[in-house]
Amino acid sequence: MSPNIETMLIEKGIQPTAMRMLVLDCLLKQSSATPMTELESELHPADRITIYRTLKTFEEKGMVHAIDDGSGATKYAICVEDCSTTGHHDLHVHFNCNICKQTTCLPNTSVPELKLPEGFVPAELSLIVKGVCPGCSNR
Amino acid sequence: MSPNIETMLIEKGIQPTAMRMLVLDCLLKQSSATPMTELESELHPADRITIYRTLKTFEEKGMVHAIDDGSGATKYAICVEDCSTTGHHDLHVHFNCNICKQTTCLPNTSVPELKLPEGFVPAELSLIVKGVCPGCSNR
DNA sequence: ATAGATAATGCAATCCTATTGCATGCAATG
DNA sequence: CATTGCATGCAATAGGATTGCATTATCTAT
Repeated sequence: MSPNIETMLIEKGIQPTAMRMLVLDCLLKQSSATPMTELESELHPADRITIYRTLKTFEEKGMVHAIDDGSGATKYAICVEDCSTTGHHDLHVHFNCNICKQTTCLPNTSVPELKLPEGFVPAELSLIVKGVCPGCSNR
Repeated sequence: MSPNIETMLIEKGIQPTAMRMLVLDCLLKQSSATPMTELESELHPADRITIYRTLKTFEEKGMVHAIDDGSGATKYAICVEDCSTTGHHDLHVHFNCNICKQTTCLPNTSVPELKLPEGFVPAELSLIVKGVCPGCSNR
């Protein structure tokens, strides 16, 4: 396990317990947004509820963001650097592959300006694109 | 009940049963996207499962679109006119009010062009904005 | 270092939405 | 009028999300 896992937690104001370090470590190893079930099996036999609450805590502290890609299960991904600086979280696009069902964060694809009708005050934004990811289109 | 409800169903290739006309009528009266629970109580004592399956049918036939706004319950709204013509459905923005929790379709707010990274092939797109709606910001 | 306070963990149980199986009823068709 | 197919209604289940409560670990101040 990377030695700076503990530091990462402390920097976000999260008490670095063994459990939380395990969860964070697991999340860091993922190449795409990860559902509870995945974490459950990877961290087995850790308690499901504890993982659930750990993710809640991570989310509140800005360590991860939750993505609802319509699959029915919430997925979690580590927040990229600019989350902490801007205070806005999750402003990037998420891509959900129709074939492999993986959800990938696209931090470099910024969300364009939107002109909402009079009276609508935007606060957060969620943009999910469904289609075929590079891995699946090459096969 | 509007007399053209039956026509609307037929035009979409949906057999116009009494139940389906009731559900469609109810949907037409809504000012924002409607969750199952809402339809359930409005159409009481109609069977929950039947409403559920009716909505599934409506969705398949392009009569309504389903919106997952992260509230945990899928919401349904009548497809606007351009759904049928372009073949694309649900290409408009949805606005979810943090105060009244209502989800409104914004058909006039088009989704801007996106430049995805190499290899990502987009098919569908879902854009949900959270914030405060006109009704709630005026109070 | 120790005691008390505070927070994290683990287990059980529950809520709620989504979904399927199966039997019955209705309707169009020949 | 019989047949066939779809719609409906009821029951049951699956699965994710969430809370209560008792136990354990961790932190803080002395």
